[in-house]
Amino acid sequence: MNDSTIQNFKEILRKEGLRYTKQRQAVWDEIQNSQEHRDAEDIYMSIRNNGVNVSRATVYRTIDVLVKNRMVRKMDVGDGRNRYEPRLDDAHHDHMICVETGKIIEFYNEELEDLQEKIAEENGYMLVRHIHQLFVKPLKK
Amino acid sequence: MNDSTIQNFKEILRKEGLRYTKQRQAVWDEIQNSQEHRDAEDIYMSIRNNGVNVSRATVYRTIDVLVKNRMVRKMDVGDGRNRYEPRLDDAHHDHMICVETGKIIEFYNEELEDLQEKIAEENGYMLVRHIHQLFVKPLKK
DNA sequence: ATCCGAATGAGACTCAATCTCAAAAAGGGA
DNA sequence: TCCCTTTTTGAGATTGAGTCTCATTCGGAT
Repeated sequence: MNDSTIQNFKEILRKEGLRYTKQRQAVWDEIQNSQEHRDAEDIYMSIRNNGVNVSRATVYRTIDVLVKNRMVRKMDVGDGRNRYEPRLDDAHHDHMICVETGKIIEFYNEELEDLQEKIAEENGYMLVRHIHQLFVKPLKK
Repeated sequence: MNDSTIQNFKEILRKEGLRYTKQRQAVWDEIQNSQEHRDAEDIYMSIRNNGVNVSRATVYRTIDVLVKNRMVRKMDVGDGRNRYEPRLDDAHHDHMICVETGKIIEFYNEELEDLQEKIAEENGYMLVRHIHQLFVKPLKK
């Protein structure tokens, strides 16, 4: 919503050889303005409810651009619908999903990150990215 | 294919209140006889090519039983098709997927396993299961 | 061998995501 | 500003993995 973010977004579109449109801006605004882990349908409906006309096709196409440019993180929680969250700072984190409540908790652990790189290297590979989800349930007291 | 495995499979069906059929045996044989990470369509086609008549519905239904009884591991590699592998020993492992060749490498690291439990506990949860995939590319020499 | 409830299979259906292509909009040039 | 070319959009069709339906077949206890 603020100027510098809009400029940054326009910059990315330019770099990709894409035009700036109100639909694309609306998708980025919608994801950016909520810190939650939302699915595409939810993002699509919210934009429409805000009075901006947009299609599912455009939502998906724009998300792809945002993901490619690391402005949005795409996460597969294993239920068939991908979730998206803004990547405002570039701080990486993984997710813990409560199997009882569906709550998603973010976590980051340096040791875990290092270990993964080490494992990849030990096998003659370089780590590109990873998927890591912990399915958990509350500790009984 | 050997007697003790067949008996074990029959045992599980009995426990679940399910009947022993050649289709169910064929699904288990097919998964058991290859150590690869295969998708449902592949398993379905192989069974048919071996001359056993089976439907996709039965393949999926049988896989669910096998997964529930920890005879088969279901893995989501993020491309929309689940992969299945036999769980002959009960040794857990995670996967590394080469983004250049598509090769799937199995790995197991005790420290990594412990760390995950610790992270869950620090957040007031107990680890139920996890999804962990490393996407990697070969180290350049 | 009979019988009854469970299992099967062909194909319909679901649902997220992708594709199509005619119509609308962006944006550079004059 | 008005063109003009190219890109983007959107409604709806399509895809594809997985699930569901229900008439028919089969397992297995008696």
